Amino acid sequence: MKHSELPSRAQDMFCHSVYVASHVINRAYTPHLKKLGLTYPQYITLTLLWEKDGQSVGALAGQLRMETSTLTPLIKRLEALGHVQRRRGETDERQVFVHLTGPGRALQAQAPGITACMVEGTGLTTQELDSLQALLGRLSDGLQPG
Amino acid sequence: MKHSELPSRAQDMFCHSVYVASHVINRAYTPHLKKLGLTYPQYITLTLLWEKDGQSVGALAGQLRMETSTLTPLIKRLEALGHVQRRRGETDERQVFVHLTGPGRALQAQAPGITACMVEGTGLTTQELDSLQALLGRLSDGLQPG
DNA sequence: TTCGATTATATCGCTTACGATTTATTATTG
DNA sequence: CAATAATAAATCGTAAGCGATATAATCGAA
Repeated sequence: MKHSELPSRAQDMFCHSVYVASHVINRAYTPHLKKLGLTYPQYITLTLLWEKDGQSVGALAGQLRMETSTLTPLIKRLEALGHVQRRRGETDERQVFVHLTGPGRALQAQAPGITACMVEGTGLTTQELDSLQALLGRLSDGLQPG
Repeated sequence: MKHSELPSRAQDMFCHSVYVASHVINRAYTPHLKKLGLTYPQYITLTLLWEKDGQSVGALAGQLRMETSTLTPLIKRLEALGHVQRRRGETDERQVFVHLTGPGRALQAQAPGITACMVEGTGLTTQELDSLQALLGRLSDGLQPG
């Protein structure tokens, strides 16, 4: 990789695009989530639990590539809202497993409508979103192996 | 767009990918930036100033799709570090223009090496990064027109 | 020109987000 | 079996990040 191939303008760096997109996505979600009383990171965390309930804090943090120090207080807020319940592991008491409550599970019904809204708002085709997804996945794996 | 075409798994949503990638990118940058005494958002802001010095707070916030309420304290920290100087506009005293100092300008010399490191770390080709960039740009424009 | 609307930034409260450290538990090694 | 290492969450301090609000300056219209 020669330096001459590097983007010269700041706007041409992929980091800039991801940074900007993350802000835009957060803002686009907010009006929908406000009706549910959720923040965007809280919603993302719930989607993982709808997919697979009873995951440990560490397992959730791993999928989000976040630190447990970030996730612990977020999950406590979800618990205070009545959407999840935290339980110490029985065989390994170091671990804490997060379980959906009835209301937490019920929120899942609202997700498809929100997803449809977001997908449509992007203006991209399903194929384009798929390739975006694939590229970002490889990028994340490349930058943070393991 | 039928619901049947919507991603059913949380991991398949583009939002999830962008969210994760933003964390991964932040962490990949951190060791390089720590040597410069900068955070990733501070670095991103500086890249815009290297590109075009003397921009207003609002202009910078617009490019980053952020609120001035986020940028103002960040810029004040950059000023405290001696990298920029804030000056009230002369014709319009509401505006605050951010100007690089000598040391702030000098940091630009470190950027190409960091960029090369990041680009290489992604494991993606230049063409792939270009198309990623293009897709994210269209996505952001679609979700937040204007 | 003067009063109301708009604009640009700043302030405030709250929620992420990280790294460093701490605490409690489990694994390992001697 | 005891001392040590490794692991999982949690805690702490600091820096983003947003929305709502405040402040100050500019613009517009009567």
